[in-house]
Amino acid sequence: MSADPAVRREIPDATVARLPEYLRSLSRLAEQGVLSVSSEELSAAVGVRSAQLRKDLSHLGSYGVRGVGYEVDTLAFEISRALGLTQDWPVAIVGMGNLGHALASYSGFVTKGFRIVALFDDDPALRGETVAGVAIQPFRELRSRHGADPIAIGVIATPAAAAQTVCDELVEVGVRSILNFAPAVLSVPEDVDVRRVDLSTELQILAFHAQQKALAGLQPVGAAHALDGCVAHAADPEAVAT
Amino acid sequence: MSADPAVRREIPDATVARLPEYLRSLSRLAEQGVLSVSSEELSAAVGVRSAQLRKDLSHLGSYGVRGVGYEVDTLAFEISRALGLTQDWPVAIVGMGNLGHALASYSGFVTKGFRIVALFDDDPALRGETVAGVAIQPFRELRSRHGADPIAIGVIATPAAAAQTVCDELVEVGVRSILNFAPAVLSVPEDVDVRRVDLSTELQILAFHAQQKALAGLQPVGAAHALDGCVAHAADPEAVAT
DNA sequence: CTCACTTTGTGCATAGGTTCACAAACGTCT
DNA sequence: AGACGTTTGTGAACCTATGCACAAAGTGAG
Repeated sequence: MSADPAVRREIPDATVARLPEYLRSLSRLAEQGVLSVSSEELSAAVGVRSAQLRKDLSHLGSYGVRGVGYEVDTLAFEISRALGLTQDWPVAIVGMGNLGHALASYSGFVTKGFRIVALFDDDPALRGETVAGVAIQPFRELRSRHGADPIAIGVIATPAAAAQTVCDELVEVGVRSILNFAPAVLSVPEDVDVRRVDLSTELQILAFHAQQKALAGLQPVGAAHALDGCVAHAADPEAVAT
Repeated sequence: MSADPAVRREIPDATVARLPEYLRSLSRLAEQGVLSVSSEELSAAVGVRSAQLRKDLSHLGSYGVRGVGYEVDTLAFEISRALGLTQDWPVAIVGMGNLGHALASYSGFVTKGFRIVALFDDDPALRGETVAGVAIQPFRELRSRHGADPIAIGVIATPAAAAQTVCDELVEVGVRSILNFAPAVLSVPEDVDVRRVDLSTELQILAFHAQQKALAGLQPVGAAHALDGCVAHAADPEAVAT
């Protein structure tokens, strides 16, 4: 059954994660009036190897022309289609604190296929407020709102303590794609897709690499002064002796 | 030189990316007064396999006791140390729009090792405003501010158009770790570490998987009604015929 | 002390991802 | 028309990551 050619050919996760970058670069090229691009040029703009780009694109089909390159418009459309951006995705944001406000007014939301249909927050202070043309409602309105215009993607921007409850309710009304900004691991049925974005995790990964650079003094050339001001005190000289 | 045992043993990137999750779960356990935890319990809380957890932890050293498990405090400290959280990381945020405000007041920042030392924005309307106890300054103050209290990590929360310029200036004053929220690929010297967090990319990845689920009707059991309200209209029936 | 039981740490097999290198396919120029 | 230079698409090799399964190392009871 998985060999059935009628089922869309499988695209590796690593490739899917890069497609949005390709699409963004292509959109910029299109704005600049560029009609055609080679894998070498596009990969340089995105910061990957050209072979990787070609292999990634080969998973979508053969949309390049040998000896020439890729037509910008065509490729952008095909990536959009593969990602599912040619259809409309109704999005709801739960939790309208600082982050929720930032997300709701983020322009990246509206650009491609995503449409904010509902904003939820139980804080009475936010009652009646409108962000980006959408009114903030109490979360208990989820069911009625959902019936009117089904939510495809739920964004959780609440404190960690509320995240699981909110998630359960979203799943209950049929939302199967969730983007979670709360620092909590959500448990969901296996047919629900959760992606987590965590600021603190990213910072910690940066800190790790910064420490590695500081421990082994492996700055290439002429970068010694940069290290100076960056990490002044060596961390735990006993580490070597265990 | 890389075989020198004095240099901290190499930890795979995939492992580093999971360490913050382990640390978060351990912190919660510590708050609950739990003293000891097995790889089975901890891995369940984080959502990975127990073998994966054990292998990840083995990269840090042998901090478990066979037949017993891991002491929560000890393990939390060792992970913190491996990640570099036992030292202090001065952070600056550039761009104090909605997102910048959200980041500055995000509690995850202060919890572990990270300390906001400067907020920058050139918008005159923000002049004099204070967020989380730190005053917003014009970006040109970067150099003087940096001299006083060196910045280790720079967070870019500006529009995409300004990101590269801001990045160049940060690198110029010696910042070698950058967290970029702008939808732009930054070019930096190779000794500078950039991590990008992009909302729109995450949404697009979710959209892809949602579309996949809709195309192949592969909901496991009894989940048919959930699909109902989620994605109503089939996408592009011609795709099969190509 | 010995035995039974638990849980870690790790060697090994498998799966997934990246890079190389080159044949196949296209446009162009003569 | 044919030769030439360019660029794609992909097989194969390499590298990284995951999952299994078990020996090693500990605890506790008898």
